[in-house]
Amino acid sequence: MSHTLGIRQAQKQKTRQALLDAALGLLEEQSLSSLGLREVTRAVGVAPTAFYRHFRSTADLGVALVEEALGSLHPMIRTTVSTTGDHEERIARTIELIARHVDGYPAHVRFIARERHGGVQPVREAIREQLARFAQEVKDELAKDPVSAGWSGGDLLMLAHLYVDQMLSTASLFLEALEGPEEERPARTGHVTELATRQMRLIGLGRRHWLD
Amino acid sequence: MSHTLGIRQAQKQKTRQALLDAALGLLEEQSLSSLGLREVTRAVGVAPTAFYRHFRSTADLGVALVEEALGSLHPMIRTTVSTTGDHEERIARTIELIARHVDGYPAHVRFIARERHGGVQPVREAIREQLARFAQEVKDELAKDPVSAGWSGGDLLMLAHLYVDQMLSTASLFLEALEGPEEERPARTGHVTELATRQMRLIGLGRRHWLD
DNA sequence: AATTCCAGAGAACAGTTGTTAACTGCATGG
DNA sequence: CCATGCAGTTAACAACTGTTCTCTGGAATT
Repeated sequence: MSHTLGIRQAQKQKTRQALLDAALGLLEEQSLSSLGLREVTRAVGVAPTAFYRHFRSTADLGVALVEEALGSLHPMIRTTVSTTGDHEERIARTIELIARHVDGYPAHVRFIARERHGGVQPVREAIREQLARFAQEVKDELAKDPVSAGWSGGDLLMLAHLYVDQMLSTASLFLEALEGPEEERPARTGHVTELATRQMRLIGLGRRHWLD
Repeated sequence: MSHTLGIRQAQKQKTRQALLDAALGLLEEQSLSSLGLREVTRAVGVAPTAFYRHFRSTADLGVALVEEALGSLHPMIRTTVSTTGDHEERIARTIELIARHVDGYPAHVRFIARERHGGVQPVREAIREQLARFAQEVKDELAKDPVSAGWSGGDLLMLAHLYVDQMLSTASLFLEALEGPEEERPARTGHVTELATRQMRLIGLGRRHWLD
């Protein structure tokens, strides 16, 4: 099935990716609703009208960015939640994984955090949909855990949403820790790790005593 | 000390408030980083240059909006957390209070949720500072509760931050419930209430078993 | 009553924006 | 090899932006 793209289509996808990358860079210091189409094409080095060959509008580009930032994250979520071991180990491994992801894709994380409640409705909706999928997947994994025996579906989904929100909140804190002077960065990162660990621990406790 | 403002100062404050109100309205469907100064003055019906008599820039106006939206909320927070009664009653009363606030000041809530991670740095910082104050106040109230006996200061602050984040998340969900067709609004609101209640219940459980 | 002060108006500026139309050159399929 | 398709270009448009300077009318001060 895999068909090597003609040089025509390849060049097109290359430009498209360049537009996405440039936009993501420009969005470090502004929101999507103020991102101009000309601004993006200027950063890529292409004519303004070329933009329309790839996206209907900047909102459309935003939706594509949501796909890029969250679409490829699903397998990671599943393996994270279903990892084995002691409660404490699982928490540590989850937070470590979040930290690594923020470190590897800071612009993606910033984009999601910023546009989740941002001013562009279609983008908000796309993010909401992806996060709902995450919550569903987390729920499915939680259901397999013996701790969840006797839980109702609604309760499982409620806990899954709590975890997803907590992951996003933690990611955002790690992102803030990356900004500012470099020498104090490990200290700030460590502080976030500790805070997130304790919050996860507390939620885990609530989980284990839910059916009392 | 209270000195009745002269006609001069009174008129100025009136215009200033009109600018803030107009901005808040315009921000329902965009982010602060795309809000234009002329756009705001046009909505109020004054000359563009009049803007500079009140604010240095739209970012400056944003900081003033943070003050307006969160500054007057501190007494409410204190009384909410320190309310007496059964655990379950306290949760219900807290969520009811959040729902009422979102209903009364939806534009304020939207603004805070949107700009907390938004594209304007001074505004982000102002919100972060106010939320940190909230967390500090929540911590002080939690410390008075007998349940908190034996808790370290760091653990109390960690729980306070968790509560503040949870309140904001719940407020944002209530806000989403307000949008869309009116007839299904009570159903959506009820669903949010139920979700938030169970999440608070779980956090409360974790809290009571923290020192096991 | 005369003077100062200042919120807001008005006009003009250089630069930006999104969108349209008609084009060019090159990879593609017949 | 030739005709078609289409990614990207060029030029032009009306509308918009933030900011400066100069001016004005009326409240505040003396």
